[in-house]
Amino acid sequence: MAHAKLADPQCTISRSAALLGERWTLLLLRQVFLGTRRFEDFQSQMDISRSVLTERLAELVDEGVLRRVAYKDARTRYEYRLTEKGHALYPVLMALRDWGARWMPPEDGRPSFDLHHHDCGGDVHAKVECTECGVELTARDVRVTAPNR
Amino acid sequence: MAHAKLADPQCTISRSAALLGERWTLLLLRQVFLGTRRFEDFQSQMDISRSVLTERLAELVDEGVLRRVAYKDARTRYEYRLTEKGHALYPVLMALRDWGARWMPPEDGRPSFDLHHHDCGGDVHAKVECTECGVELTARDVRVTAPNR
DNA sequence: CAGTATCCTCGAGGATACTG
DNA sequence: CAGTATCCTCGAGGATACTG
Repeated sequence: MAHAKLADPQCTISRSAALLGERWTLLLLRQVFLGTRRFEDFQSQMDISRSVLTERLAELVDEGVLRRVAYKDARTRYEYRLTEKGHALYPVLMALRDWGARWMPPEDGRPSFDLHHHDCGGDVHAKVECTECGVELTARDVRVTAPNR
Repeated sequence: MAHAKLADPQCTISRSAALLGERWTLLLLRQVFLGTRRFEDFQSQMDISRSVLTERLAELVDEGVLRRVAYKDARTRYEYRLTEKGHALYPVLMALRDWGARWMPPEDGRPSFDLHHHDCGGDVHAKVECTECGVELTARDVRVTAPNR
């Protein structure tokens, strides 16, 4: 394996980053969350080469982020859907989106799509929170310590 | 520029992913949030080559995520600190950490460090929330629409 | 200590054509 | 439609040595 060092087996962020810090993987996941499921759709929407797309999809299936689901066409084919593990990546994508919207605004100032809470129409926002007292946290509010053994 | 297509100028996630979906960038940011500031410390802690480290640091400074701050040694040197834009990446890193801790547990089951709210000692958690009604959201609770023009 | 310069390798990713 | 097979390029990244 190349880049083995990237995946420091001790660090959670490190191992997640080894999977998600791949050129196409984050974009592929964006498409999945937007509803894309089929090979040809990924290929045309993302303008990714067929071989790399095949590889990335297989990798995400291997990791348990996507699963292949059969559907009927002329012959039986498969589409790719999020597993529970995959769905759990939603906060990562949303945090990325929030940050990009605020700090890397598009040239023409328009977002490519809007997101709203289905029930009340409110805006969607990713944040870090204290599970105890419920306040929103920044890096400065958090203490890093050696793990409890 | 290689991989120009990656940075679909329309999509916020796309442009953020082009920066953060780089092999070493997420790990570099992890180190920064853990308090690393100096070249040699990054180099030894991450086991990254000097040239790539130089490049990545310059890139993050260019993008306004890090800034160089002079400090006194034998001669004047610089260390790298988060800008406001850089600090704003905290939710991304924390979302990644939460996900990894739950879905990519380390081999030996131990995290490499713990995080606690400085004030109350509570746990730290990244989540997606509705700014209107305040409930926690999953992908299923969110509607995607064409942007308002 | 914090880089820069040089050189090299290898593998990620693209293009294209083919297959069931 | 959803891939697989083949071939090729180029650039990301490592190793090493040097510099102020």
